[in-house]
Amino acid sequence: MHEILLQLRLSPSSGVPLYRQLQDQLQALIASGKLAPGSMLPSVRQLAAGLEINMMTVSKVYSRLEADGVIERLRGTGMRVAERTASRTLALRQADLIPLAEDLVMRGEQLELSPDQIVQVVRQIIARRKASS
Amino acid sequence: MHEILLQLRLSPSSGVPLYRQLQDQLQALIASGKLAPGSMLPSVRQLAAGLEINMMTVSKVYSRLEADGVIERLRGTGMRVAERTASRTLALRQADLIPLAEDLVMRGEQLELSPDQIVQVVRQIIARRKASS
DNA sequence: ATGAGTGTATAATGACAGTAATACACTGGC
DNA sequence: GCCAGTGTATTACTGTCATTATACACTCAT
Repeated sequence: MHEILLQLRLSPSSGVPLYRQLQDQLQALIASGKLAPGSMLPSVRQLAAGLEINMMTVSKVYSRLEADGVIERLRGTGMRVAERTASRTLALRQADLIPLAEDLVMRGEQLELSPDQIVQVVRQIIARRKASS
Repeated sequence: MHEILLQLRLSPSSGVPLYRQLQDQLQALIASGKLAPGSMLPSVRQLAAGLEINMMTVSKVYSRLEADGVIERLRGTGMRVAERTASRTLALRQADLIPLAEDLVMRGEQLELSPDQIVQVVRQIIARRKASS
């Protein structure tokens, strides 16, 4: 029984796909260091049983995290949190944000908001999240 | 034959739903004044024929635009561009942006970007769009 | 070798979104 | 009244996404 299980909670009725909830939560645990680099993740069967979902859903999450370079596969043995590799450059990480930012700006312009008014909303969200963490 | 038809172009293979493409384009034409308040829109049949899509798809777009207060329905007669009503308050329009901003900020935090680095991406998009318009 | 542990490929199912075909209800000019 | 023009309710089809059940391939300790 992995202690990690206690920190995971899925809401099947939220409309957000299970695999995405799980992926986000695992990624957050890894980013925060609660899952340390080099440590093993629970097996797909353990995690699936604990969360009462299907193995394959867990497996897909692991595959996606591996594609992101967050975890590594050890064939026949399990999945391990990757050593923190040399972080991608700032520009590269910012590039990942562009599609979301485009949506935001486009919608803001439709609402006839000025650039500063759009940015203001973003800063407000950042502040709100910082306050609640 | 409405001249408006010439300004509309749909890309069925883009992955973006037809109704959303059409809605965005019509809203842009209205916001920019190319479709003036009080003027009539093409009928659903005209528009559907011109764009080679189904009537109902056009009708759904009209319904959504009406729900947004952008156009008005004249029963049995057609749809008309609404007079520019007293614009909603700033706070109300900004509230529409919150879900998109939350996505953006959450993703930015996962990428370990600072608040300023997130905002920088947004401003970059705004500048890019201004330059190309 | 074998057994119990890994992760995964494949295929079936269920839900939902987008689009379409058809039939209906309304308006206004003749 | 009728007819040709509006928009729309209903229904059905289709494709895609999320999830699952099952069977397979690998590793390691014994």
